[in-house]
Amino acid sequence: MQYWLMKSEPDIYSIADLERDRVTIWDGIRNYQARNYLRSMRSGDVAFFYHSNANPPGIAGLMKIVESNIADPTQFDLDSKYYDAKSSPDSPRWQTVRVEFLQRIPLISLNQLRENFTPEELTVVRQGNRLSVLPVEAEMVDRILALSSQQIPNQR
DNA sequence: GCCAACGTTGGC
DNA sequence: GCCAACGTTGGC
Repeated sequence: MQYWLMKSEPDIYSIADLERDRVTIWDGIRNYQARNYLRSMRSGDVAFFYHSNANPPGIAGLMKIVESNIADPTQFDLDSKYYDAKSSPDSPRWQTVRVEFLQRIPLISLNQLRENFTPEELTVVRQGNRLSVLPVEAEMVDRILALSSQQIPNQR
């Protein structure tokens, strides 16, 4: 069981959208390092939903990985901006996961995260970090949630 | 809208 | 394999 942080621009897809949809495929990741993290995710892992390019940016909710190793369908979609001519259904280049809404969190801003964590503890507070999928060490999870007095809900 | 950071592309 | 040019991310 691992923990992750996954970024999305709320103008494009927000925690409210995930709450409405309940489940979604996390598509459109076209960075190899991020993809490698997606590949290593397993069903049952928990991820922080991070609002990037937002005012203010920060953690806005929690979600659960419910299916892993999914070939990102947009890589084969000619009409998608994520279409990849170099990928083929025989050997898909981009894998992703299906995520399920867990809960919203009163926003934990990037500033709050910076005040409470060193860049070594939490890579998202590292300057210039553009990676949109990041692992979070288990020891940090409670400390993050404590910033907004939240707990991970009991799993059924 | 700006721009620093940094990943990717492609010529050599 | 190097690296300049270019494109993207994302905070501000």
